[in-house]
Amino acid sequence: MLDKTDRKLLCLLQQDCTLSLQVLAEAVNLTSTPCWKRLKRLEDEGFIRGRVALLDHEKLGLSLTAFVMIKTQQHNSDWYQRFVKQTKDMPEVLAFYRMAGEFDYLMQVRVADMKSYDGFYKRLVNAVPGLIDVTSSFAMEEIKYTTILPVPE
Amino acid sequence: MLDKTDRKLLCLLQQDCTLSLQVLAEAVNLTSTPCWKRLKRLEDEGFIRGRVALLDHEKLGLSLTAFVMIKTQQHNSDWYQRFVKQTKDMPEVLAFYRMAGEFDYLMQVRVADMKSYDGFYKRLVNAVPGLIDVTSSFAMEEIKYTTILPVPE
DNA sequence: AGTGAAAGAATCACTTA
DNA sequence: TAAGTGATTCTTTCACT
Repeated sequence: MLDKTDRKLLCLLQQDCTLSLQVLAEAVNLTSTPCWKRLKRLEDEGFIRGRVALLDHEKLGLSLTAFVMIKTQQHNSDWYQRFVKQTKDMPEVLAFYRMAGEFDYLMQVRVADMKSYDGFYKRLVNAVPGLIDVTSSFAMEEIKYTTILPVPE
Repeated sequence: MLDKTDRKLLCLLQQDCTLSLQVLAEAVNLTSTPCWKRLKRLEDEGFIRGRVALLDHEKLGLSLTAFVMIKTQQHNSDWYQRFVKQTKDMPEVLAFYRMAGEFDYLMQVRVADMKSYDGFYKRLVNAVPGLIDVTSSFAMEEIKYTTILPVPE
């Protein structure tokens, strides 16, 4: 499905998608047209979901990362749909997973400070009734954060 | 520091950084040169950390997301440096935070399946002695995952 | 997979308000 | 201090080999 050249291209683009076709082509020993055709294919087939700018959260004043662990007793579909809709629409929520095991949901949230977090928390529990246990854990330090996925052999 | 036009540009680029200067310029009612100067400034000042391609994890066969919660008794600087170095170098680790509260570290990991996770887990605990409690939680469903930060007023 | 041409975009010195 | 014009250069894209 993906040969060595495709994987190399994906690796490079994950790090920097402003690289020009010529530079990419050289890196995989091709000329620009066949390289371009590969990129187009990788995009058309959905390997590349998009190209985005990553912003600096400190510069934006978003210094607080929180993880929210949620337990609920509501397990019917209507409640779930509503829960998903409400939380997806909150821009502070960067990641949100339904989990196996001890707690039902895990959410990663980014806000400016504790005051903003408190505001977010109140909006969350008000918007979604039926959350029986909401535990917040706060990050002291970001050691790693990357969008680079390991491209398998 | 950031005016309305800057914020609009950042919002747009977070969603799609392939938008051409002309399109961006039109969206903020400028011509391309002043728009370009703004983008350059936003980049030089560090608001834009980079432009990257986002890949599809399912397409790459990376279907399993795990969160690893770690407690340790080691709190000296040498041990910490080593721990950080080892884990930063593991490409399966997408995010990694030092936490306040009940557990000391939280790690987000992406792998193909349980077998790969088991391999990762063994490498982790072997590479880093002194982890006294390592709890893995697995995601059943990704409800939201975005790199888009809320750009404050 | 490569060549070469045409179209499109980014970059910058210079001008204007 | 911020925006615009226009020329130059670099990039992308595509029909054809």
